[in-house]
Amino acid sequence: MAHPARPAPGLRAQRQGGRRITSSPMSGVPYRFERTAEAAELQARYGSLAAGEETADEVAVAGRVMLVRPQGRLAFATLRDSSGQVQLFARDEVTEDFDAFAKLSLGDWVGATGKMVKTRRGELSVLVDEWVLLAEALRSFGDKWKGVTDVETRFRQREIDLWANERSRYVLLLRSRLVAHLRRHLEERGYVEVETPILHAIPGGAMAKPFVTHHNALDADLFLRIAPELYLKRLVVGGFEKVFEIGRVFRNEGLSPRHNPEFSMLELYQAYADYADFLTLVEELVSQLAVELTGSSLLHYGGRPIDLSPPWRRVTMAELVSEETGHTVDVHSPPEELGRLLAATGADVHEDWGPGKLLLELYEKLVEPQLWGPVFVMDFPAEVSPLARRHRQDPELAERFEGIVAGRELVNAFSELVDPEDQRRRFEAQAAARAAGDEEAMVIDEDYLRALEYGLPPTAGLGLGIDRFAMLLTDSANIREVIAFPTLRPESSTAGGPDEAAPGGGAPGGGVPDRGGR
RNA sequence: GCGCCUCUAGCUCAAUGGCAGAGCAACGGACUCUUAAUCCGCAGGUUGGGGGUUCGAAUCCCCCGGGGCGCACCA
Repeated sequence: MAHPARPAPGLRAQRQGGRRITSSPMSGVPYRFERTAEAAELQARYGSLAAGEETADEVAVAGRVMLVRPQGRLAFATLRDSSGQVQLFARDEVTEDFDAFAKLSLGDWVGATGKMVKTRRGELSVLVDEWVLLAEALRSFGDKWKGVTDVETRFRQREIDLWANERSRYVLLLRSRLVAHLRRHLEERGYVEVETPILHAIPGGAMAKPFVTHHNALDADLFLRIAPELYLKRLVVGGFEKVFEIGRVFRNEGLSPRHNPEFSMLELYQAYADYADFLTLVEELVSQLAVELTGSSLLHYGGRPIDLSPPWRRVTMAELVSEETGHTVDVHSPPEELGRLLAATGADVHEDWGPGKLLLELYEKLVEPQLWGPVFVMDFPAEVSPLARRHRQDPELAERFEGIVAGRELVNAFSELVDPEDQRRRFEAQAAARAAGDEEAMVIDEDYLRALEYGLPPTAGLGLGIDRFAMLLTDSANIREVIAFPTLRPESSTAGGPDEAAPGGGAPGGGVPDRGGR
């Protein structure tokens, strides 16, 4: 932390007089506190007491002091714990060390024991007999009315954001519950959770630029994974018929309100299933989770309603593009025509793009920004889906869909490509693109090809962006809201800033659902 | 990477070329039912950093740094 010899800026003056804490801020603080009740529980249990009514029930509560109202030989303090708030009521003739209690500051942590009472003014309170300081807030936090609103401070010092802002606590708690509920649903449906490597010798499973790191003993560069996809399918080859992983992936790309360099995704694979099976799975999971976590499948995102209840609209990419351009086109249309239509939008057209890529570009340029959903966009071109199985009715298409919810791609799923020879050809096409300068094109993964040669049964796979799902459920416009410690540029120690040089920016990450592969 | 906006006390904000201020918290004090308690007092600043213009710069100009949004990148 900070250098002990140099007082950090913002530290409030050392407390004196009646304080238990003098020279060393944390001396005298106990190692544990035996709490017997939480605030919400007390509010529920004693909320019906009449004003002025006193009980003989002793409780022990602990939490952080949010407000203090000293009143001569009385003092009131608002105590908050993770469940809610309850008032502490101190009286000179009842409360030990009353003078020190009356000098508590906002942010101090205390444990207190006493009887449950309701004050004359009707506020449920713990009439404190004994209390103990559990931590002293040497730094004062934000305005007690306005809290902390500065976006940079909120994300760099999440602890004071969470301390000051109810909504931030709500959002991160909902995210936690989202992941827990998702796990429970999947386990109930017979899926097995696994963990696959984050350090990859070859980044695969998606089209994205990776982060590079280095293993000293092996003297080898390794990559932080851009997707767990290939390892998960190798587990299916090994006999795990229904597997999933919820974990962090890392993509070396720009930041935006919708992109954090590290983000969380669910990937799920099921043997003997195809992509159509996942249409209903996605509809059910997403709408059920919305109901469980928000109370309704009808949400509002950015003020605009979205109804997640099944069934969702299903429409092919070719249909959408045809509708939008007024020309009936599909993946078999002459590339010149597709290129003309794309050029008409003002987009760059690369000569080496095939009809599949051109169709995808048209979709992304013209259609996707208008979609609100929920809608399943079906049947992506095989050319842009190197890990997806060709459509059973059209080899130029892949059995792949994306689920668009609130204008964002939330899920990406396909029938998995199981043919090792076709997979090798697709990898080779990717390698060619890579050689031509496409840094995001895939690399040939011989380990994966060998696994396919041992036999991957018909399998469906699915990727879902956890962070974007959390944004949807919490009506958050910025992905950073749903990430406890979003990636920020490290502060320079010489530059001015809100505080001393913080050791670094962020850690955890966010939620782009998918790219390319999944 | 580019463009626009932004950075003033711990926090929330004023001061638009003329003495850097307020509220909150913090610190000291008064007060036996408060609810953002109230009242009295006391402190608190390299105006993100550096340079320039000017008699005079928080304010105008340049460079650098952080952040936000948009674009690009990315799906």
